[in-house]
Amino acid sequence: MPGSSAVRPVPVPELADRLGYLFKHAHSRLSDLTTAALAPLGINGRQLAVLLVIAKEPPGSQLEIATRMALDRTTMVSLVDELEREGLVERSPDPADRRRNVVALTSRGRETTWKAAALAGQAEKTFLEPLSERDADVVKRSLRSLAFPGS
Amino acid sequence: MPGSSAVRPVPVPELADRLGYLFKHAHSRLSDLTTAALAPLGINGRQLAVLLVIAKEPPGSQLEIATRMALDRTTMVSLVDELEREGLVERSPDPADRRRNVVALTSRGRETTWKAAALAGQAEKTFLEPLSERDADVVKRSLRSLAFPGS
DNA sequence: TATTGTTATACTCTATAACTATA
DNA sequence: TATAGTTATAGAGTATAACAATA
Repeated sequence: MPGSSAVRPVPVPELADRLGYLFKHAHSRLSDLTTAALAPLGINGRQLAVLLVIAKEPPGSQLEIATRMALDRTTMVSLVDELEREGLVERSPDPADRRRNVVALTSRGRETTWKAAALAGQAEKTFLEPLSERDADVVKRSLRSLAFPGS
Repeated sequence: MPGSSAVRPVPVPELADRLGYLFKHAHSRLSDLTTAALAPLGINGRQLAVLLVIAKEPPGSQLEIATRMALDRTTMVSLVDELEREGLVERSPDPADRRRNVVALTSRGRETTWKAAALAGQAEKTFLEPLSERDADVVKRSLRSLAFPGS
Protein backbone atom coordinates (compact mmCIF):
# COMPACT_ATOMS: atom_id res chain seq x y z
CA MET A 1 0.00 0.00 0.00
CA PRO A 2 1.41 3.39 -0.90
CA GLY A 3 1.25 5.47 2.21
CA SER A 4 2.19 2.65 4.51
CA SER A 5 5.52 4.31 5.11
CA ALA A 6 3.80 7.50 6.24
CA VAL A 7 4.16 8.53 9.82
CA ARG A 8 1.37 7.02 11.88
CA PRO A 9 0.94 9.55 14.66
CA VAL A 10 -1.48 9.32 17.50
CA PRO A 11 -4.78 10.30 15.89
CA VAL A 12 -5.91 13.87 16.25
CA PRO A 13 -9.12 13.80 18.28
CA GLU A 14 -11.25 15.27 15.50
CA LEU A 15 -10.50 12.26 13.31
CA ALA A 16 -10.22 9.56 15.95
CA ASP A 17 -13.95 8.98 15.77
CA ARG A 18 -14.26 8.81 12.02
CA LEU A 19 -14.62 5.19 11.01
CA GLY A 20 -13.16 5.75 7.56
CA TYR A 21 -10.00 7.19 9.03
CA LEU A 22 -9.65 4.34 11.50
CA PHE A 23 -10.27 1.71 8.85
CA LYS A 24 -7.69 3.21 6.56
CA HIS A 25 -4.98 3.24 9.18
CA ALA A 26 -5.84 -0.11 10.73
CA HIS A 27 -5.77 -1.72 7.30
CA SER A 28 -2.54 0.05 6.52
CA ARG A 29 -0.91 -1.31 9.66
CA LEU A 30 -2.05 -4.86 8.92
CA SER A 31 -0.79 -4.44 5.38
CA ASP A 32 2.65 -3.41 6.62
CA LEU A 33 2.83 -6.40 8.96
CA THR A 34 1.70 -8.87 6.30
CA THR A 35 4.02 -7.49 3.66
CA ALA A 36 6.97 -7.77 6.03
CA ALA A 37 5.99 -11.30 7.05
CA LEU A 38 5.68 -12.53 3.46
CA ALA A 39 8.75 -10.74 2.09
CA PRO A 40 11.09 -13.72 2.66
CA LEU A 41 8.89 -15.75 0.31
CA GLY A 42 8.92 -13.07 -2.38
CA ILE A 43 5.14 -12.63 -2.48
CA ASN A 44 2.64 -10.14 -1.10
CA GLY A 45 -0.83 -10.43 0.41
CA ARG A 46 -2.69 -10.09 -2.86
CA GLN A 47 -0.63 -12.85 -4.41
CA LEU A 48 -1.23 -15.06 -1.39
CA ALA A 49 -4.97 -14.52 -1.83
CA VAL A 50 -4.72 -15.79 -5.40
CA LEU A 51 -2.72 -18.81 -4.29
CA LEU A 52 -5.28 -19.61 -1.60
CA VAL A 53 -8.19 -19.42 -4.01
CA ILE A 54 -6.42 -21.74 -6.46
CA ALA A 55 -5.33 -24.10 -3.69
CA LYS A 56 -8.85 -24.42 -2.37
CA GLU A 57 -10.60 -25.52 -5.50
CA PRO A 58 -8.19 -26.18 -8.33
CA PRO A 59 -7.85 -25.73 -11.14
CA GLY A 60 -9.79 -22.66 -12.24
CA SER A 61 -9.71 -20.31 -15.17
CA GLN A 62 -8.39 -16.79 -14.67
CA LEU A 63 -11.91 -15.42 -14.88
CA GLU A 64 -13.14 -17.80 -12.20
CA ILE A 65 -10.36 -16.79 -9.86
CA ALA A 66 -11.00 -13.11 -10.52
CA THR A 67 -14.72 -13.50 -9.85
CA ARG A 68 -14.10 -15.40 -6.63
CA MET A 69 -11.83 -12.60 -5.49
CA ALA A 70 -14.14 -9.79 -6.62
CA LEU A 71 -11.48 -8.47 -8.99
CA ASP A 72 -11.58 -7.54 -12.63
CA ARG A 73 -10.25 -10.08 -15.14
CA THR A 74 -7.76 -7.52 -16.46
CA THR A 75 -6.30 -7.19 -12.98
CA MET A 76 -5.96 -10.95 -12.77
CA VAL A 77 -3.74 -11.04 -15.87
CA SER A 78 -0.86 -9.23 -14.22
CA LEU A 79 -1.40 -11.01 -10.92
CA VAL A 80 -1.05 -14.40 -12.62
CA ASP A 81 1.85 -13.02 -14.68
CA GLU A 82 3.74 -12.29 -11.47
CA LEU A 83 3.02 -15.68 -9.92
CA GLU A 84 3.98 -17.47 -13.10
CA ARG A 85 7.24 -15.54 -13.30
CA GLU A 86 8.01 -16.73 -9.76
CA GLY A 87 7.29 -20.30 -10.79
CA LEU A 88 4.40 -20.66 -8.36
CA VAL A 89 1.61 -21.28 -10.89
CA GLU A 90 1.29 -22.51 -14.44
CA ARG A 91 -1.16 -21.50 -17.14
CA SER A 92 -2.45 -24.03 -19.61
CA PRO A 93 -5.24 -23.76 -22.13
CA ASP A 94 -8.36 -25.72 -21.23
CA PRO A 95 -8.64 -28.54 -23.79
CA ALA A 96 -12.43 -28.36 -23.61
CA ASP A 97 -12.51 -24.60 -24.33
CA ARG A 98 -9.30 -23.17 -25.63
CA ARG A 99 -10.28 -19.62 -24.78
CA ARG A 100 -9.79 -20.40 -21.11
CA ASN A 101 -6.47 -20.48 -19.29
CA VAL A 102 -6.49 -22.93 -16.46
CA VAL A 103 -4.20 -21.80 -13.66
CA ALA A 104 -2.68 -24.52 -11.47
CA LEU A 105 -0.21 -24.46 -8.60
CA THR A 106 3.25 -25.85 -9.22
CA SER A 107 4.72 -27.99 -6.45
CA ARG A 108 6.76 -24.99 -5.39
CA GLY A 109 3.55 -22.96 -5.43
CA ARG A 110 1.86 -25.44 -3.11
CA GLU A 111 4.77 -25.31 -0.72
CA THR A 112 4.85 -21.52 -0.80
CA THR A 113 1.11 -21.35 -0.20
CA TRP A 114 1.15 -23.15 3.12
CA LYS A 115 4.31 -21.43 4.28
CA ALA A 116 2.82 -18.06 3.38
CA ALA A 117 -0.51 -18.82 5.02
CA ALA A 118 1.32 -19.59 8.26
CA LEU A 119 3.37 -16.39 8.08
CA ALA A 120 0.31 -14.28 7.27
CA GLY A 121 -1.48 -15.88 10.20
CA GLN A 122 1.37 -14.83 12.46
CA ALA A 123 1.12 -11.28 11.13
CA GLU A 124 -2.60 -11.23 11.90
CA LYS A 125 -1.89 -12.40 15.42
CA THR A 126 0.61 -9.60 15.92
CA PHE A 127 -1.89 -7.16 14.46
CA LEU A 128 -4.56 -8.23 16.93
CA GLU A 129 -2.25 -8.21 19.94
CA PRO A 130 -3.56 -4.87 21.26
CA LEU A 131 -6.98 -6.50 21.78
CA SER A 132 -8.26 -8.95 24.33
CA GLU A 133 -9.09 -12.35 22.87
CA ARG A 134 -12.75 -11.59 23.38
CA ASP A 135 -12.65 -8.28 21.52
CA ALA A 136 -10.54 -9.78 18.75
CA ASP A 137 -13.24 -12.41 18.22
CA VAL A 138 -15.96 -9.77 18.04
CA VAL A 139 -13.92 -7.77 15.53
CA LYS A 140 -13.25 -10.75 13.29
CA ARG A 141 -16.87 -11.83 13.32
CA SER A 142 -18.18 -8.28 12.86
CA LEU A 143 -15.85 -7.52 10.00
CA ARG A 144 -17.52 -10.23 7.98
CA SER A 145 -20.98 -8.75 8.45
CA LEU A 146 -19.68 -5.28 7.69
CA ALA A 147 -17.90 -6.32 4.52
CA PHE A 148 -20.66 -8.59 3.24
CA PRO A 149 -23.92 -7.56 4.89
CA GLY A 150 -26.03 -9.97 2.87
CA SER A 151 -24.27 -13.12 3.97
CA MET B 1 -11.92 4.33 -4.09
CA PRO B 2 -11.22 2.51 -7.35
CA GLY B 3 -12.74 -0.90 -7.06
CA SER B 4 -15.74 0.21 -5.08
CA SER B 5 -17.91 -0.46 -8.08
CA ALA B 6 -16.70 -4.05 -8.21
CA VAL B 7 -19.16 -6.78 -7.47
CA ARG B 8 -19.10 -7.58 -3.76
CA PRO B 9 -20.03 -11.23 -3.74
CA VAL B 10 -20.45 -13.38 -0.72
CA PRO B 11 -16.88 -14.14 0.23
CA VAL B 12 -15.38 -17.39 -0.90
CA PRO B 13 -14.69 -19.38 2.24
CA GLU B 14 -10.94 -19.55 1.67
CA LEU B 15 -10.72 -15.75 1.95
CA ALA B 16 -13.48 -15.09 4.47
CA ASP B 17 -11.03 -15.61 7.31
CA ARG B 18 -8.28 -13.40 6.00
CA LEU B 19 -8.34 -10.15 7.91
CA GLY B 20 -6.77 -8.19 5.06
CA TYR B 21 -9.51 -9.26 2.70
CA LEU B 22 -12.24 -8.39 5.18
CA PHE B 23 -10.69 -5.02 5.96
CA LYS B 24 -10.43 -4.14 2.31
CA HIS B 25 -14.05 -4.93 1.57
CA ALA B 26 -15.47 -3.45 4.76
CA HIS B 27 -13.58 -0.24 4.13
CA SER B 28 -14.70 -0.25 0.54
CA ARG B 29 -18.35 -0.57 1.56
CA LEU B 30 -18.05 2.27 4.07
CA SER B 31 -16.33 4.33 1.41
CA ASP B 32 -19.20 3.78 -1.00
CA LEU B 33 -21.76 4.80 1.61
CA THR B 34 -19.85 7.91 2.65
CA THR B 35 -19.18 9.01 -0.91
CA ALA B 36 -22.86 8.68 -1.76
CA ALA B 37 -23.90 10.56 1.38
CA LEU B 38 -21.53 13.47 0.73
CA ALA B 39 -22.13 13.72 -3.01
CA PRO B 40 -24.90 16.35 -2.68
CA LEU B 41 -22.37 18.65 -1.01
CA GLY B 42 -19.77 18.14 -3.74
CA ILE B 43 -17.08 16.80 -1.42
CA ASN B 44 -15.66 13.42 -0.52
CA GLY B 45 -14.50 11.79 2.69
CA ARG B 46 -10.89 12.90 2.38
CA GLN B 47 -11.95 16.48 1.88
CA LEU B 48 -14.27 16.29 4.87
CA ALA B 49 -11.35 15.06 6.97
CA VAL B 50 -9.38 18.16 5.99
CA LEU B 51 -12.32 20.42 6.82
CA LEU B 52 -12.72 18.76 10.22
CA VAL B 53 -9.07 19.19 11.10
CA ILE B 54 -9.18 22.87 10.16
CA ALA B 55 -12.50 23.41 11.93
CA LYS B 56 -11.19 21.90 15.14
CA GLU B 57 -8.14 24.06 15.64
CA PRO B 58 -7.99 26.85 13.11
CA PRO B 59 -6.11 28.20 11.43
CA GLY B 60 -3.22 25.90 10.56
CA SER B 61 -0.56 25.81 7.91
CA GLN B 62 -0.75 23.19 5.18
CA LEU B 63 2.07 21.27 6.78
CA GLU B 64 0.32 21.21 10.14
CA ILE B 65 -2.86 19.89 8.59
CA ALA B 66 -0.93 17.27 6.64
CA THR B 67 0.93 16.13 9.74
CA ARG B 68 -2.24 15.90 11.78
CA MET B 69 -3.77 13.75 9.05
CA ALA B 70 -0.67 11.59 8.57
CA LEU B 71 -0.41 12.66 4.95
CA ASP B 72 2.49 13.98 2.94
CA ARG B 73 2.67 17.75 2.42
CA THR B 74 2.70 17.29 -1.36
CA THR B 75 -0.61 15.47 -1.10
CA MET B 76 -2.05 18.33 0.92
CA VAL B 77 -1.35 20.79 -1.89
CA SER B 78 -3.89 19.27 -4.25
CA LEU B 79 -6.37 18.60 -1.45
CA VAL B 80 -6.35 22.29 -0.47
CA ASP B 81 -6.44 23.24 -4.16
CA GLU B 82 -9.72 21.36 -4.53
CA LEU B 83 -11.28 22.86 -1.42
CA GLU B 84 -10.20 26.35 -2.42
CA ARG B 85 -11.66 25.87 -5.89
CA GLU B 86 -14.97 24.98 -4.21
CA GLY B 87 -14.80 28.13 -2.10
CA LEU B 88 -14.69 26.18 1.17
CA VAL B 89 -11.27 27.30 2.39
CA GLU B 90 -8.89 30.20 1.80
CA ARG B 91 -5.10 30.31 1.79
CA SER B 92 -3.23 33.30 3.10
CA PRO B 93 0.44 33.73 3.85
CA ASP B 94 1.27 33.82 7.54
CA PRO B 95 2.48 37.37 8.32
CA ALA B 96 4.83 36.02 10.96
CA ASP B 97 6.45 33.50 8.58
CA ARG B 98 5.74 34.07 4.96
CA ARG B 99 6.80 30.56 3.96
CA ARG B 100 3.65 29.22 5.55
CA ASN B 101 0.19 29.22 4.01
CA VAL B 102 -2.50 29.50 6.63
CA VAL B 103 -5.64 27.67 5.56
CA ALA B 104 -8.93 28.91 6.99
CA LEU B 105 -12.56 27.92 6.47
CA THR B 106 -14.81 30.32 4.60
CA SER B 107 -18.29 30.79 5.99
CA ARG B 108 -19.54 28.46 3.30
CA GLY B 109 -16.83 26.04 4.35
CA ARG B 110 -18.01 26.12 7.96
CA GLU B 111 -21.58 25.45 6.89
CA THR B 112 -20.51 22.63 4.62
CA THR B 113 -18.42 21.10 7.38
CA TRP B 114 -21.24 20.59 9.83
CA LYS B 115 -23.67 19.47 7.16
CA ALA B 116 -21.11 16.99 5.86
CA ALA B 117 -20.25 15.71 9.33
CA ALA B 118 -23.93 14.95 9.92
CA LEU B 119 -24.28 13.15 6.58
CA ALA B 120 -21.10 11.14 7.14
CA GLY B 121 -22.38 10.20 10.58
CA GLN B 122 -25.55 8.88 8.99
CA ALA B 123 -23.48 6.83 6.54
CA GLU B 124 -21.51 5.33 9.42
CA LYS B 125 -24.74 4.41 11.14
CA THR B 126 -25.98 2.65 8.02
CA PHE B 127 -22.63 0.92 7.71
CA LEU B 128 -22.84 -0.42 11.27
CA GLU B 129 -26.46 -1.53 10.96
CA PRO B 130 -25.58 -5.22 10.53
CA LEU B 131 -24.10 -5.21 14.06
CA SER B 132 -25.69 -5.13 17.47
CA GLU B 133 -25.07 -1.91 19.37
CA ARG B 134 -22.78 -3.80 21.69
CA ASP B 135 -20.63 -5.25 18.90
CA ALA B 136 -20.53 -1.91 17.10
CA ASP B 137 -19.09 -0.33 20.22
CA VAL B 138 -16.43 -3.00 20.52
CA VAL B 139 -15.50 -2.55 16.87
CA LYS B 140 -15.21 1.23 17.13
CA ARG B 141 -13.11 1.04 20.25
CA SER B 142 -10.94 -1.80 18.93
CA LEU B 143 -10.31 -0.09 15.63
CA ARG B 144 -8.55 2.70 17.44
CA SER B 145 -6.16 0.31 19.20
CA LEU B 146 -5.55 -1.57 15.97
CA ALA B 147 -4.82 1.55 13.96
CA PHE B 148 -2.72 3.28 16.60
CA PRO B 149 -1.41 0.61 18.99
CA GLY B 150 0.72 3.05 20.95
CA SER B 151 -2.06 5.34 22.01
C1' DT C 1 21.47 25.62 6.03
C1' DA C 2 16.71 24.32 7.01
C1' DT C 3 11.78 24.65 6.13
C1' DT C 4 7.22 25.52 3.39
C1' DG C 5 4.86 25.20 -0.49
C1' DT C 6 5.07 23.68 -5.08
C1' DT C 7 5.90 21.02 -9.38
C1' DA C 8 7.29 17.04 -11.88
C1' DT C 9 7.37 12.44 -11.76
C1' DA C 10 6.43 7.75 -10.47
C1' DC C 11 4.31 3.79 -8.21
C1' DT C 12 0.28 0.75 -6.77
C1' DC C 13 -4.13 -0.91 -7.45
C1' DT C 14 -7.86 -0.68 -9.89
C1' DA C 15 -11.02 -0.03 -13.89
C1' DT C 16 -12.89 0.63 -19.05
C1' DA C 17 -12.31 0.08 -24.00
C1' DA C 18 -10.76 -2.32 -27.66
C1' DC C 19 -8.17 -6.21 -29.76
C1' DT C 20 -7.33 -11.51 -30.65
C1' DA C 21 -8.65 -16.08 -30.51
C1' DT C 22 -11.83 -18.92 -29.89
C1' DA C 23 -16.74 -20.56 -29.34
C1' DT D 1 -22.53 -12.75 -31.65
C1' DA D 2 -20.54 -13.71 -27.22
C1' DT D 3 -16.74 -14.91 -24.15
C1' DA D 4 -11.61 -15.45 -22.23
C1' DG D 5 -7.49 -13.48 -22.19
C1' DT D 6 -4.77 -9.62 -23.31
C1' DT D 7 -3.08 -4.84 -24.15
C1' DA D 8 -3.33 0.05 -23.88
C1' DT D 9 -4.84 3.54 -21.26
C1' DA D 10 -6.66 6.15 -17.43
C1' DG D 11 -7.78 7.59 -12.80
C1' DA D 12 -7.37 7.76 -7.65
C1' DG D 13 -4.36 8.17 -3.99
C1' DT D 14 -0.07 8.23 -2.52
C1' DA D 15 5.03 9.09 -2.37
C1' DT D 16 10.10 10.98 -3.52
C1' DA D 17 13.17 14.45 -5.59
C1' DA D 18 14.18 18.92 -6.74
C1' DC D 19 13.23 23.89 -6.87
C1' DA D 20 11.82 28.70 -5.28
C1' DA D 21 10.91 31.69 -1.59
C1' DT D 22 11.75 32.59 2.96
C1' DA D 23 13.78 31.95 7.44
